[in-house]
Amino acid sequence: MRRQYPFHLIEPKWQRDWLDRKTFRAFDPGEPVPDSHPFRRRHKKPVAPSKADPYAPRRYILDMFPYPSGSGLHVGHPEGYTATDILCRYHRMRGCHVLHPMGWDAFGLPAEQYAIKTGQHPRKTTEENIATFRRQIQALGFSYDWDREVDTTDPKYFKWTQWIFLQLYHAWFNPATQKAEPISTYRGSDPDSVRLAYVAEVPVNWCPDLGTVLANEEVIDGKSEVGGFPVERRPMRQWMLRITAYAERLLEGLDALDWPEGLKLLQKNWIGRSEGAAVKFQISNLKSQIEVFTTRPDTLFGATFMVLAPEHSLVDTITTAAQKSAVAAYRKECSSKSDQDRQLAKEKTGVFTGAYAINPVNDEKIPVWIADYVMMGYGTGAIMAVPAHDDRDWAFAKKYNIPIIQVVQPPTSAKTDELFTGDGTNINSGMITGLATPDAKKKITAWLEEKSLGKKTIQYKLRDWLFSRQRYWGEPFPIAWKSDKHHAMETSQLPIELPEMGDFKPTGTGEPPLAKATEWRKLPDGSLRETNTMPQWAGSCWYYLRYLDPKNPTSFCDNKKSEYWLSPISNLKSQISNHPAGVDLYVGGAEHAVLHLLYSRFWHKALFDLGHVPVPEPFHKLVNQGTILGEDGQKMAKSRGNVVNPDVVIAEYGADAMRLYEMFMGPLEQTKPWTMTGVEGVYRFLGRVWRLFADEASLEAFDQKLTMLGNDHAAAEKTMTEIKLHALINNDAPNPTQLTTLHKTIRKVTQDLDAMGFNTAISAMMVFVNEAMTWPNRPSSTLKTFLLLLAPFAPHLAEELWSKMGEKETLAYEPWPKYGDQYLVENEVEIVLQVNGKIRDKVRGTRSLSEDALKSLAMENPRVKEFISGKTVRKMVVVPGRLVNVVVG
RNA sequence: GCCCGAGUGGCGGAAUGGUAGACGCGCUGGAUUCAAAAUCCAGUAUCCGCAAGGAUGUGUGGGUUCGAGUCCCUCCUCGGGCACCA
Repeated sequence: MRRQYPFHLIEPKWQRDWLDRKTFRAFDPGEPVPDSHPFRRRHKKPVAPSKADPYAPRRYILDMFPYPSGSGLHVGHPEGYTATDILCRYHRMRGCHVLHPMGWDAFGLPAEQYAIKTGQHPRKTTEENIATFRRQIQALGFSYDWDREVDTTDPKYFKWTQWIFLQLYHAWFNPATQKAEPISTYRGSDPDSVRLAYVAEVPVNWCPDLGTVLANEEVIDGKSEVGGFPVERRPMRQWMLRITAYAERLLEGLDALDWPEGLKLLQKNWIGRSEGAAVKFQISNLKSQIEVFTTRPDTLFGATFMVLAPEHSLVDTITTAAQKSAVAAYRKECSSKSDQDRQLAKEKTGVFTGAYAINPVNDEKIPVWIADYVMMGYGTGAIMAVPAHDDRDWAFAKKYNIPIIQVVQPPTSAKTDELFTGDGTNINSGMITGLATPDAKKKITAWLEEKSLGKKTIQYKLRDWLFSRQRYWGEPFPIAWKSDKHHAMETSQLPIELPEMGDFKPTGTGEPPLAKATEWRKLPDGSLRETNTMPQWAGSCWYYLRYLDPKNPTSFCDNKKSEYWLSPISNLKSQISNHPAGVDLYVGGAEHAVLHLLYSRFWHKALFDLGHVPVPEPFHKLVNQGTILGEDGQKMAKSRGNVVNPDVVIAEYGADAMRLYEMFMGPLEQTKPWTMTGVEGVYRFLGRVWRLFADEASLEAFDQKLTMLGNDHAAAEKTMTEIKLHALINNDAPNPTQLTTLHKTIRKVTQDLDAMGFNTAISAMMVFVNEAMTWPNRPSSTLKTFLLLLAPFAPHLAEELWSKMGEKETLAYEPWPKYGDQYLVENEVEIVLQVNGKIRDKVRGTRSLSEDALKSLAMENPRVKEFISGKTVRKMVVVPGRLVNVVVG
């Protein structure tokens, strides 16, 4: 196919130009801006504006940085990147000071596994992958400030990841102030028990195939998120981060964020707050007590048995001699079952311990069972079972013939012996009989508190974050051990770099590979380094902060800079209003809803409490781009052979066409399938833009010359200057039709950009070009204004034509066009005539026609007359300038 | 099972409660060409009709309204998340 236009010459030329001139460099407050830089020409300021500067509000627009995998970019990456790039270019033209950085999330399992497989060092493959990703991303012409590039595996970067870990290690969450404070403010006897980073022996998700433990968030259906290997529970001593301390604040903070509601809900459910009561049950004939958590204290009178998780520490104490062997056998059976098996088992199982507990509200003796439908990890690992009002307890009681006592009457029916789990009215419930469920809850909880038998309690599903991994390719902990006690390294000793190792394979025993680096482990004072490494999420928890000050050797981020880029701003009038959080817009995949986005918020809040960042939330507005499917409508996968390689698309149609198609496919947030014919469609549009400006004859001559020049790229690029402007382009003032078309387009594109409606903005530009092609002349001012609209979407072509139109400077900082209402008022409008809501005719009329005029217009219309003849006119509805509806009956 | 989101031509998708199907793809016909590619022009929801025109039409069934793709209720299908969380 003949090239629609020489994008292969235009695109590299402008990419080179932008990089060489650092066109998209984001200047920090107080930093001198070179005279020659277009930012300075636009803003006429000697230095970048300060926070108060009303003329250049700042905008921080961020992409989720990629994990540079070996297979390179796929077309899903540029979707979000294109959207943010368009907005960045738009906001620069609107006079904003834009920060738009890119970097690499390069630690992690895939790199290490690949390295083990091929026998190369992960650093080498990581470097190669980054080079590929950088090349591919730059080939799309994104306006990143490459001076701010970060790489999580760079010691200069992870020095500060380790430093933040130390901030957490040296801090505790003070329940009185509800914030993190230096550990020095802690008055208790054991500071190690309250640190935000702590060591604990806990049942963890151990994945034998990966040779490491995983966080809850990394386990999906009992399998590892990476690789899909089975995961089992086993107790291990691990580093944990006390994210649960922030459960309430992580939940509350969501309200002020401009995130998709669905995603907020995902986080809410993951945090899983539930209100209820903790209730203590005395064990009959023993000193022990069982504490349970229940959301239904109002059903206490219906508790007919109790259940402990098989792993509960009280099991040994309370089991009677007669039940010992049965209990032991059951516990053994449970421990051999994986989490997945436990979930798949539909039938409930359990064993009686022989012990009885006393129900505190009525002193009834109820049996204590153990059963694996009670989880050790939630609440207290013990429940009071109310079979009449809980479906799990119901199933269990039915199976083991345990009595069922109704204590809540359903609001609708009379008393039944059916399971009922909703709200109703209490019966058979002592002092709360007759109360509605919410009142009953309040009263019984108050009663329990008064008697010191229980108290109001809030439980969360969220668990502390298991933070250590038994892998090589991650950040080492800045921690050392001596006599089984851990201590922190000094900040001055950071970064703790990875040792060079020939063999960094997992040991398979749960001992980390770094344990094999015996020399590296040893410290002069006789202590040994921690050999676990941090999970992949560590580096991505704070990278958006490092972008603000990527080269600072003495601080993770200078306060003045974070103050400037993250503080609330008063924006351009039509834009986002004041907001409490940092990054103005964050675009990425929804798969990070409970991983990166939750972890990041947690770290940020801790840093905020400790005074290291100026705002309480990291990401104010978040948008998830939808998945791009293959041409077959299936998820892109190598195994399906439906993966689209951006390199191929760019080679055939160019970066501008690729960008445009990614946006034209449909709404950003939607899942949608790729089609190459669709790419060709937008490519043809760009060709039409080109021919709107370029003279056909000179294009033919140029094409012939290109063929002669063969592979001489430099000569070909030069030859482009021989392409002449189209003969219809002149300096005449645009006529009213042309002005109306132009200003309609300005309005539509501007409004769509503000609403992130990229597909419809492109469609509006197509409409413009289709019309402009039919004009008798092409006023240069009109055409140039159109180029400014096109520039954020197809920046290479726009720059090339801009300079062809005689402009000497980049259009990246040209003021965004304004539309004038005076060009948009159309006097002649089409009036729709309806009878009983059905369209019967359309007539032209002036916009200003009065209601009465419109009414008579309708009544005199022959088509309308036809449909109302012989009927009574009951009513007439008039929408001025739009329609008349005659209601007859 | 529970919680979200979505159902519009052959396809991707447009539509402040007021002309359903913008724009693009595909398809059909035409111009250009020795021919093709590319380009340009016209048409393209369905059914009836030579036409003018009519009827139907936004997953299903109901409702509100002068008027519903849009608002309310019911059900169905698909996509995503959670899943013994007491």
